[in-house]
Amino acid sequence: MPQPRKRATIREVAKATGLSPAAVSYALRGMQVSEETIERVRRAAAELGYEADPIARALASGRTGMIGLLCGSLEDLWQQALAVGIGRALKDNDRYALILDAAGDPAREYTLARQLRDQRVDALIVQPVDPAAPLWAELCEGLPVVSIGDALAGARAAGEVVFDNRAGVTLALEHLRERGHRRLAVLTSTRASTPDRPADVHVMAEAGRLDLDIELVTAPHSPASATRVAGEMLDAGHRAFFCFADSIAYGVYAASAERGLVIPSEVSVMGYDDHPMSGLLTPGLTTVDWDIDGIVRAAVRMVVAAADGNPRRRRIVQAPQLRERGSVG
Amino acid sequence: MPQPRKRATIREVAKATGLSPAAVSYALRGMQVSEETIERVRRAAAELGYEADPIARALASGRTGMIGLLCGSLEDLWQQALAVGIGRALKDNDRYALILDAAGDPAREYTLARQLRDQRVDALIVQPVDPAAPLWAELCEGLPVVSIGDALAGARAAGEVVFDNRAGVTLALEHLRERGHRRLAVLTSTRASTPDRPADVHVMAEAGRLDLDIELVTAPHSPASATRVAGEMLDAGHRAFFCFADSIAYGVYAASAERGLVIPSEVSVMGYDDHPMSGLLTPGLTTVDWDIDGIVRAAVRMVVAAADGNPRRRRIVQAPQLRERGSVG
DNA sequence: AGAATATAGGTAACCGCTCCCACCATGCCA
DNA sequence: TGGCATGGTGGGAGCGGTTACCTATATTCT
Repeated sequence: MPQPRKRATIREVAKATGLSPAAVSYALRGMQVSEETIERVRRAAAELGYEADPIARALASGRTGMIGLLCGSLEDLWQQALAVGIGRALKDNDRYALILDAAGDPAREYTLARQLRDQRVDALIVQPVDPAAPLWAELCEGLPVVSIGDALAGARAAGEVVFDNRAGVTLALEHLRERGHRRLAVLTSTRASTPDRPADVHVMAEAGRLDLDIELVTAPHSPASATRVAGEMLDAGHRAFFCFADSIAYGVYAASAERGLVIPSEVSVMGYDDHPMSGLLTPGLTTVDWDIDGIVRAAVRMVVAAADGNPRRRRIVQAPQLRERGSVG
Repeated sequence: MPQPRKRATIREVAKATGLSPAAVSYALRGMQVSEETIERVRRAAAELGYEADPIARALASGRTGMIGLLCGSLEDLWQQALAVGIGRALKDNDRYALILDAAGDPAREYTLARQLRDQRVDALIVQPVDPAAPLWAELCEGLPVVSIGDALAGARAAGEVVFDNRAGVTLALEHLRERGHRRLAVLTSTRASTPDRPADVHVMAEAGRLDLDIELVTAPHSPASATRVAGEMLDAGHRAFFCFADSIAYGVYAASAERGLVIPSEVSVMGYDDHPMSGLLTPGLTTVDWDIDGIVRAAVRMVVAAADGNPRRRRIVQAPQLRERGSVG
């Protein structure tokens, strides 16, 4: 390892100013020292091109200023949009996010979450793959964790933005029922099929209440696979779809087009999550909207507060809203 | 800061095994010690729940095992797909990526790139906002950097996957010309409009060669803004579009739909980059495909090799391919 | 058998910064 | 004029590892 251009250390700045390393450290962070000293240190630091080493700082202080973002499955376009939004919002708070992708795998989620903690992130935003994992209780013990989507079971989270999935499912199914659809294909995402995730349960319950005849199928987020699954359902005679992610609904659009079936006159599609793209399709995708901007704002506010040491410990229940655009006939 | 459950340190493992910390350190990494000792250390570590602290390790060794991924503008769906793909591919290599988003801002790119270096990532993949920034030369000095998209000017990169934008532009414009379009609206992305990015230059040159009448406009990646810009161009009478990112082309779809204009009979749209979504639209978006999987594989292979200390220093020129799907009438 | 060479493990100096604590001038009050 | 807060400063011990260098023992060779 040939050290590039050896970087200046705090000791060199100390020597240059005739102060102790400690004094320099304080001065750079504006504590306990006179204005005059601060100015002197600043000048010397600039001169030497000194910049504090974040790794050394993290080791000594246990803090890094970074916020971790652990996504359940970045393949989902909605989660991508969420990640981008959170990144930008944190930027506006002069923080920055380390984004990691669990790829829908609980084992990887376990590894990455601990890795993030060991990296000394000040706080963590997580969209859990498995909200019931014992991992979360352990993690919350020493690190503020804000969850999005589902509440973390048995853990003292620093904040939660939970979706009222029961209400969301009701909204979607009632809408389909009103439009006269009784026989439905329900495409749940792999993410949604986590053990204990109650979405499927809600679907079953609502289906019973509304006297619906549903067929539940698991579909991956990736467009190609979703298209394949959707095609199979179309071929099996299904003409009304409730998809547990907009990315999956896009697959229904593609599969329908392949077969020359027209939405919404011949096929009805209902999405879930409202991705920015969904309004651009023709016809626009009717979906359940969770107000992604609101979620981003709430989560970021909570995580920043927690990282600063004054956690709110609030739970925000996000109410769903039907975004009718014309894909349900 | 109430330390949660104080973690075991290497010294405790040393005490438990009767060895020196150094021996334990070696043993855990399988160097210079007997099999028997390694086994003994493993056992003791497991017993104590010891796990090496990555921060301390990074400070002492200068290595972390992580790979940084700095995206130019994560708002672009194509770059999102790229990020996801790279994340997964790295996972398959037992590495993991720290994803950061420069949000199209050269200043932020500067900050984040240095931050990543200071975090001691073993190597960096970057999709530069400003490939001509002096930053890169400085960074490449001590860190293997693999660039995607454009070559880094004046820097010794550890690998490059460059797009033959000249060929891509030619392909797109010739296709439009063949189909009889002479008057074109060209929507370049904010990313593409970086000073010195040659894409615009190619467009001008080709337009001259093909005797095209073009109007060049900058459009942001976000669907809403792209839709607005596209609408303005439609209202100005434009009916043929070349968009420098598929995400922008989606905006043309939306704006056309709003105005009751049908693609491809009344409006022609040509994309650039081929996002997975583009095949799902109706009609499918005709675009220039760069083989995203191939790019991911190449970049990851190079960056992993470089991180392991045997850089390839190769430049791969990605050839474009016309993906005709029916959006050009 | 004795010298030469491996091999296993110990010693201690870092890596660069933070923070507890002791220190030393002041200025103020009695 | 001496005792005492007060607040800016410096000393130095960590934080939890890694690694160059060195020693003692085991192995090999002549």
